[in-house]
Amino acid sequence: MNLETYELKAQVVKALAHPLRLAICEYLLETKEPKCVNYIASVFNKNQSVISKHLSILQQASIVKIQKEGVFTRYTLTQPEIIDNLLKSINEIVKKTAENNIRLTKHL
Amino acid sequence: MNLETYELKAQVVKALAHPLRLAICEYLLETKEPKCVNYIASVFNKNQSVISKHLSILQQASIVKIQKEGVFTRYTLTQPEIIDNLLKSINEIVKKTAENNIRLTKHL
DNA sequence: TTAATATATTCCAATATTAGAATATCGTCA
DNA sequence: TGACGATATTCTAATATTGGAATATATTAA
Repeated sequence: MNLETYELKAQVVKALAHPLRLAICEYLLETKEPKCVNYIASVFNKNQSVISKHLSILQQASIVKIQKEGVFTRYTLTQPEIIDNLLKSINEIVKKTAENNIRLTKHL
Repeated sequence: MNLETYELKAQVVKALAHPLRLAICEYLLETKEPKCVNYIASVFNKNQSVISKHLSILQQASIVKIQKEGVFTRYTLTQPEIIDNLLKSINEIVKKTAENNIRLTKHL
């Protein structure tokens, strides 16, 4: 597989490589309902422009899509099932790593 | 879920958020055999220190683990099945996005 | 011990990412 | 039209990431 393909993949991964963006994705996965910027900003108690920019990064990576309704721009996951799987894989890695660390430190 | 948990998850995602590191992971997944630094460097035609550093980043995220044999440090995936799933999810997102772009541009 | 080889680390300059404030844009309604 | 609210964008300073050269460390063999 050529490097350009990995560039594409890395763009997607980079879009997810931020705690807040992961949290937003998980939130959108749970609620299923499209949410507007200010609402998400209030949920995470963050600056509006910060959330807007993070959502824009997720959108550029095709992880979320928008639907405009009047003044509102509502965001949802583009491929909820795939993102669900992806987030689960990440959880598993973190979990197994933590379990392994506990196992290793038991002998101290 | 609290922000600290997302920090942990983001660390794992960040470790994968680089084309070369994705390529290395996919390579290690395919070969299954532990590979040493210089060999991987030759496969990707990259500087030894660059590969060593990328592997170190993957190791810190518990994505790869090492086994030392004499002068060699051989790297393998810690959780091949999980990484396989994760890489597949990423592929799916890229694929579906590309398909969608083709579909959209057909009407031009 | 010395040489040779594999790997890790340090150093540096270039580039990318980030948050938050300020500002701009866009849609709605009086 | 003009004001208002929602969102996007710009600007800036701080911080993080990156590649490559140079250097350090560690293991093996002569």
